[in-house]
Amino acid sequence: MAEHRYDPHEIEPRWQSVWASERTWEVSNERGADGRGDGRGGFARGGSQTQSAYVLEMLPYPSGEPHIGHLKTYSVGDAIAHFRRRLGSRVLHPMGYDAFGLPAENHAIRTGVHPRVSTAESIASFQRQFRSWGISIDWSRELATHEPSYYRWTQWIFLELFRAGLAYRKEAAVKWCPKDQTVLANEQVDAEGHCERCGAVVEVRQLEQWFLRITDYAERLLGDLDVIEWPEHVKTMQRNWIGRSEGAEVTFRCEELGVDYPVFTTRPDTLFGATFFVMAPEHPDVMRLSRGTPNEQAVHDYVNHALNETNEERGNAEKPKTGVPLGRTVTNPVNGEQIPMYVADYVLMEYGTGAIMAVPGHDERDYAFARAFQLPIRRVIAPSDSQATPEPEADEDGLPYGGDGVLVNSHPDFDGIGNREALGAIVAWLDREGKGHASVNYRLRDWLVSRQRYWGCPIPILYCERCGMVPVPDEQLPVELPDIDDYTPKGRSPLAAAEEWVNTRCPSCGGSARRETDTMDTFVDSSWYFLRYCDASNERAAWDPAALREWMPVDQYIGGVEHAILHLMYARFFTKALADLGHLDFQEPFQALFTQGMVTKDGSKMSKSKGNVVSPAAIVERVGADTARCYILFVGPPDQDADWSDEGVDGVHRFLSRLWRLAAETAERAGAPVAELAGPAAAEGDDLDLMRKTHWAIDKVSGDLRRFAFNTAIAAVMELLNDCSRLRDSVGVDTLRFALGTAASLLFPFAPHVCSDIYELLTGERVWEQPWPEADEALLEREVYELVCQVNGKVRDRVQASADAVPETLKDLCRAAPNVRAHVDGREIVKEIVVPGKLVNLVVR
RNA sequence: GCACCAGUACCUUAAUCGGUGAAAGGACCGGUCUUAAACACCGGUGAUCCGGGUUCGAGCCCCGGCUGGUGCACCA
Repeated sequence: MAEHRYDPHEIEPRWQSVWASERTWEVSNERGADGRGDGRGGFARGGSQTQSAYVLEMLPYPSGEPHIGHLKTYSVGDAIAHFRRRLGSRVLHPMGYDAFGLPAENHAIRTGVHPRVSTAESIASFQRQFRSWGISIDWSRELATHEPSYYRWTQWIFLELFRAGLAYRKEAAVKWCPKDQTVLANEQVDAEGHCERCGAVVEVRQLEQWFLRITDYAERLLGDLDVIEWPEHVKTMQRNWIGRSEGAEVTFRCEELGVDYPVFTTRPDTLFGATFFVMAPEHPDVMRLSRGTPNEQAVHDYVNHALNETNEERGNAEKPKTGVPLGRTVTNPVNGEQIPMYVADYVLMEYGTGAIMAVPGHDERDYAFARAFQLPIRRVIAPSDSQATPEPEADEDGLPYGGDGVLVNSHPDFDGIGNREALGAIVAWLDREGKGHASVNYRLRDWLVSRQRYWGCPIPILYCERCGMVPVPDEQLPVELPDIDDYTPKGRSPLAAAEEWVNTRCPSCGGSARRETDTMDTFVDSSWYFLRYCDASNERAAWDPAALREWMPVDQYIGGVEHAILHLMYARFFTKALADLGHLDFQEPFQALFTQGMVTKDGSKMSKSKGNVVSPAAIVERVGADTARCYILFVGPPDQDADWSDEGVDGVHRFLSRLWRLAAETAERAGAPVAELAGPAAAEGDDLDLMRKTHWAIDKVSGDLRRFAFNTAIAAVMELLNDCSRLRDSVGVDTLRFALGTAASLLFPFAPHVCSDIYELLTGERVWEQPWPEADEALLEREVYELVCQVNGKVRDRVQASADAVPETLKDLCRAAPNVRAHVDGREIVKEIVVPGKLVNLVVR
């Protein structure tokens, strides 16, 4: 027999060139009339494809080379795409690049190489590697966000939002990264106040910037989380980020200045316990209120100090409370009390109205402040049951008390009423008196999208001396990004130096005008790319609505959990806004989401500084793409983190090697390939066992693929191969051919090259054109099985039982088993438990 | 501090409705093949975090604890 050696470096390029030259994975937007769907697409002899599926992995940012995380994402996505194709769907599985962004620009500053050049190199390297991995991509729809043909439509969407009032300029206290020299969105600053990209501590600056009105969509972004199939922890993160709270807006009046100050509170039931009033240092009225009072200088100093604090210093709840009295009072609307006003940094300008009513008896923070400044602390809610647990820092009176109870020390109309009930009554009263109303508040803020950087999509707005702010007319789009010489950030956009580009004519009056020089946050580019794939080469519109009807929404989206808030929230917002503008007829872009875990090495995140980076290119070079892909899916559940191990890779490589070799030998033994893949009609003995194992594997892999349990699916094929090896000489060649062909068919979504090869060797056919195999129910059930005989829950014997035996028969079989009799003899059977197909348990005394 | 998730062999994972003597791969050890080794094949060692409870029967359900991970955390 000839020597058979598994050689992925011969097999893989051979199949890749078949898929490339036949354009196997391309799909058109119209379902073909020839009964094969598209006429070309990857599937299914004879079957008409009535379903469409859109499988999408998150848009990669092309920087240098793909890393191991990309390999995992696309291994998962490709497995899903292949599975759905072979279940009978036309599958859209496209690829593109998130090509604008800071790393390319920073690289340009260091080296002088234009970002367009370094980006093109990175994209070429990504394309090369994705092809070498054998990912089934429809390359005809490839896009990159930095190409004018793409960002022309990013600009169009921006203008649509602008015309609808959803894009606007305002001056606000914004986050500024001193290292990257640009403003950032709230979402791009972590909990400790660091820049998400470079890690520098961000500052707060008062600047005029472009915002998108995502807050208008807070309620819908929250509510529609209930209708999408996303991992619960991602939904929880979005819910937390949106941060909805119900309560009331209550107006406190400063009589001395005749100004009303509304505050937001979730606890209007504690209004009678408000003993002071606090404003954020950034509140615009703080200086005005203190002017002319003895505290003016102290307030001034305090505010200056507070504004210079970092988020990290200021956000620390453990820190002692600080503040300064403003020297004014406001009136508590429910009881007319004059209560003192303070400025304190524990109140945030960004949330609510930037001012709060302080109820030290029932709020820990207000309590801490009141103790520090010797302010009155009043109990207005008494626990209704005596076992109520006091707060950790509670004093001898049990204050602050955050639980429920009945109102006390409030008002004769409310005292004695349960606080939840009183809450509604007090809000109703405020409403009647015109002093407040029920209100809902969100933590979510509007999305700051302008950036003072070069390598991004220009904002298509002009500033005309006569007409003011003017959108660039659609027919003049795209506003192309000009070439410049100096990318160095100087606190304003590098584009401002491109005088020829900046100075232009106003489209409405013809007078001189200047272009907006800020560029867009790159998250804008990636908030709509999934729409463009549906109609990627359309030059007249961003998309044809018919194309979206065919594919959107994305059936299965795949990516890292690090985008749980940023990208996934922005894309949902764009979808809803574009739907409101009549451009889409669906509300959610990603019907189902799968978030894959990180790949670590030696237990920690791969990074250049740690020197523990595993390069996908090196792995593919060593063992081939099929092994790399199978290993990364086999190493553990794909939604969990997985630690890379070179020994584990070798194990998987041996598995593929054994599979291919045994298949090649079997093909040789079987003679010419036979298209029909079926085992013997009436098998018995070892043949029957292997037939059973094969159908068990079909059932197991199909179920596992449906629930993304790729690791166990691969393990099931390993088990099947083990049985094939064990029984190779004792079963007929047909049986072996069927088992191995089926193994290749089942493993194809994970290891497409070697499985295509094996399937062709055995059948002469193309595995991707075959429908997914179906398990024969009759072979999943056994007509005879081993019945476990227990006495008092302990296994004492086993006997052969027939599958259709009734419980009475099973009991008799068990009682008759020799070793059972030894344990039962002379004792009384008090209970008999029968689990048909499994066991009988005799309980004796 | 709060919430969620997880703890199974030396490692990474499996065990579908609570049902056999807990499965796969790697690692390790031995055997066959080989001049020898690698590969391959055959065989082997070895585990349910701790303490209670429910049950005829618990890795799985309940209570408490321990350890690790993730998210949130001065948001009124």
